[in-house]
Amino acid sequence: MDGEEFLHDKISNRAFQNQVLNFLLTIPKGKVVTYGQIAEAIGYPGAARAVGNALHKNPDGEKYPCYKVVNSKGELSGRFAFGGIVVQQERLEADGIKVCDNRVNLDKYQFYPNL
DNA sequence: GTTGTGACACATT
DNA sequence: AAATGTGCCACAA
Repeated sequence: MDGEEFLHDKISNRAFQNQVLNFLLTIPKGKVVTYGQIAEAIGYPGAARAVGNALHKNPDGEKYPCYKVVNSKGELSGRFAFGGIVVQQERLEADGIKVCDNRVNLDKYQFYPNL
């Protein structure tokens, strides 16, 4: 094996973002997660901001279910780059998540990775 | 290398 | 209840 991949990684610390994106893929259908939860789940408690940054750098709505990421209030950030909250709502409902006023019922849809 | 910002969360006022 | 301050990590200038 060669360290070529490592060489490229030194430009940016992809580890954190990779973990964030990877975590999104582990979210079961019909579930959502909060920024703080992701941060804690990947081993960076309190790094909710960094999580948001990671997602912003990877606007792959088709690849990563960033629409499943909501804040502590269960509300959508509404600043992501895919077209609009309307699309967000469609995506969530497509997963079986009901959205009301850009908000989801965390009590029903929040995903507990350690549970 | 320092400063400021950001798709946030929590505690205090 | 709402607003403000502080902490967290990573990135851009």
